[in-house]
Amino acid sequence: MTKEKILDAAVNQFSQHGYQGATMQKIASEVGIKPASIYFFYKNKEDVFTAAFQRLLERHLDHMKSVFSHVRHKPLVDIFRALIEGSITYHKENAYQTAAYVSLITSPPPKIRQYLHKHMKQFDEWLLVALTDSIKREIPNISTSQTTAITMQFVLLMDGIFWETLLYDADTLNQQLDYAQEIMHTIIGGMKFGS
Amino acid sequence: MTKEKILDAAVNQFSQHGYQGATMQKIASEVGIKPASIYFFYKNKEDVFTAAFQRLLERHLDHMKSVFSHVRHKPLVDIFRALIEGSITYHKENAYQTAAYVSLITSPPPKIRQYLHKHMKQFDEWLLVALTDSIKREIPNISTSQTTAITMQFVLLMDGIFWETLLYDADTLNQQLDYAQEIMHTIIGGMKFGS
Amino acid sequence: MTKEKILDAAVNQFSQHGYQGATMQKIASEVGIKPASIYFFYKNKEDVFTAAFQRLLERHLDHMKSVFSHVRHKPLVDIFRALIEGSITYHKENAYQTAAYVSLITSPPPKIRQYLHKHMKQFDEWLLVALTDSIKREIPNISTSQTTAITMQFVLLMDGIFWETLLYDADTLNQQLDYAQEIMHTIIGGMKFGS
Amino acid sequence: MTKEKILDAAVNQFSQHGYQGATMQKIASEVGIKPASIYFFYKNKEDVFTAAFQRLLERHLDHMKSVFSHVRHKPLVDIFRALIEGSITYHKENAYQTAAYVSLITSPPPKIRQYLHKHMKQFDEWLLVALTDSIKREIPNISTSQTTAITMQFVLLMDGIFWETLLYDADTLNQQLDYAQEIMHTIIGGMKFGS
DNA sequence: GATGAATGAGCTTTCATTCAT
DNA sequence: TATGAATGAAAGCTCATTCAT
Repeated sequence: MTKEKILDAAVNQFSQHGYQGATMQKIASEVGIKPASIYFFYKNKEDVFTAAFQRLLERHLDHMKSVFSHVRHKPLVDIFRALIEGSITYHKENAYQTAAYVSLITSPPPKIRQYLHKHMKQFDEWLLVALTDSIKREIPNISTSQTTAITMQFVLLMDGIFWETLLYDADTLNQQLDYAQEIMHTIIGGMKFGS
Repeated sequence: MTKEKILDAAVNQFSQHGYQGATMQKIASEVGIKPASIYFFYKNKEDVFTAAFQRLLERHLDHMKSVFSHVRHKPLVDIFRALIEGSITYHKENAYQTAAYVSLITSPPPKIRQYLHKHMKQFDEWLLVALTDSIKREIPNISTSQTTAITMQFVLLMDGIFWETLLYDADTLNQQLDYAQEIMHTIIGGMKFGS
Repeated sequence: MTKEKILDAAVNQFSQHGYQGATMQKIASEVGIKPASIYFFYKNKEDVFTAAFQRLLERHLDHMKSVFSHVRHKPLVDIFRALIEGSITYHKENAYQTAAYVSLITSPPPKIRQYLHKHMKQFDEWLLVALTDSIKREIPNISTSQTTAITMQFVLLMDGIFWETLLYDADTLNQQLDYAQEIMHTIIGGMKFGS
Repeated sequence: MTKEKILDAAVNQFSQHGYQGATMQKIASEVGIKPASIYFFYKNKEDVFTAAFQRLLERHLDHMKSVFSHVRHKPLVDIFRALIEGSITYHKENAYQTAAYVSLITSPPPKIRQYLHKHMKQFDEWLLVALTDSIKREIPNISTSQTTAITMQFVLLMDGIFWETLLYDADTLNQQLDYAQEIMHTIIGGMKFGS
């Protein structure tokens, strides 16, 4: 559908050239239409990007939820690995979306900023709830603060890995992934057998 | 000096609006000159940004080297904390430069990409050499691969913290910093006493 | 049609101010549109002029072919006179085009140079073929080299007259035309009865 | 001397890019100075070119006078050949000046136009006087109108050759030169032995 | 003599947008 | 749905020129 294709192209262009660099012309030509036609579907440029980013963030959240639902019954360490790998895979497979996402974080187009922060809070909250369940299942006597600690340390590692997705080649990245896995192992081990 | 002020303004503008959004007009007016005058000092827009980014990356590296030189004789854990905190401080104090740096990573202006990767490798190498010394002093019998492991796990945490600098408020960030500190503690402890 | 009018204006402007002096602004305002509109029809300035000059050269060639076709059955001397006069008339009636043509010869815009030389060769070849027929009809036993000689001497005179079109007033020019006619007369006479 | 070098550079630049395309910047850098320095010697751009063209035309006239003075006592045919060849040589050796000269004819910068026409008249008059002497010496009984005829036919051929200097390669041009020589031969022969 | 620094004017070009079709 | 044609605004850049040094 043309309306959707426009959003795809918008994300592509934004990820490669930023908001100002993503021109209606290039978006249109990527879709195979003329710039004037975009205005049949969207009021103006900002409108296109607002729609594009909402879809972008929703898709990422959906993907992570789906990954989680497939591994929720496995041991904690597997869940962590699955989530990190799921995230990496997603970002690798949707490199443009990810680049767009990062650009979005650092210099979001005016009206989109608010929507963005709302989304981030939403994601962290979902992750906390989701992981709390799994953690408590595996370490029954754990305190709430410790659950939060594990979750946030995991988030810290995920953020590290995420950022490195942008910096390193595949080999280095895999190495870092192993290190992350190792760290999570140590953390959980520490929690299980005494403070 | 006008020539330097132009670079400051360029970084400011780039960080807020990206490469395409950072116009010569805005840069000039931030410096208090006319756009045409910029061309007396730099050949074109790309030239301005290449110069600006080189300075940006060099300054960051210098800062980290300086931080390290002040703590090199302290215990490892203190070194790690100092480096992470030094990095955060730097990024907080130079918020514009950092935002610019991130934009740079995700959608670098054409000719700057190469310079960027060269710099990143340089930074990692410096860190490895610098830390190896400190690690071996504290854990004399450590193997090279273990030294690398510690360094890279540290890098992973620094990257996580760095990314979160952009996402979280001060409180959450301090919390994450403590978590990172804790993790490094555990890692070093593990290396010292056992496998 | 706007697209054609742009070419007319381009030639006008070029002839009066050269390539650099012929601004998109002036061209547009001659057509009665805004500069930006030109870019709907042509990719850039060079494109406009390439198109303009191709049309210019084709029209001149067409005109000369048409002149020739009207006199091909007349005696040689009449053909020569018709061609020279046709050329002069054309240049007088299309003074701007001609001025443009001359500027083109001496300092052609970069990419147009090649097209120009191709055209000139084409013109000389057509003339040789066209005249060979007429010459052989009138001087049956003439050799090929002599045919070429006559043609090229005629070309020499045409070039002289052409250049003088730019230098002299009408009276002087008519006088020169007569001299040219006289010379051709002598040449043909020489070929017919002798060597 | 810098002041002279500026004129050289001005002619070079003008010949290659026209008046508008010949920038003070390029002229300066050809001389090895900065644009601002030109203004020490000349009031403005127009002033530079007025001076440059006056020198250009004077030099050409001087050169032709010098060529003539070396052959004035030889047979007419030799004089003609010397003049044409002298002209060609001059134009070949001073290709830039010649290109500039042609540009000048077709689209002269505003204030220079008048000076130009004055010069051309001067040249024709000199040639007529100079040749009249030589012609009368060789064909004593010749009438004034015939002298003029020969001169002007010669001018016609010179103009043709001149224009072809710009169009053809060396080989073709030499061929044309021979043809011109042949024609002059015929003309003089005709004059000598009866109308 | 020469230049560093600056600028107003104007250039080519791009871009978001409009509107009749 | 889609586009051809057009445009105001603004972009990057060049240029002739000035002036203090």
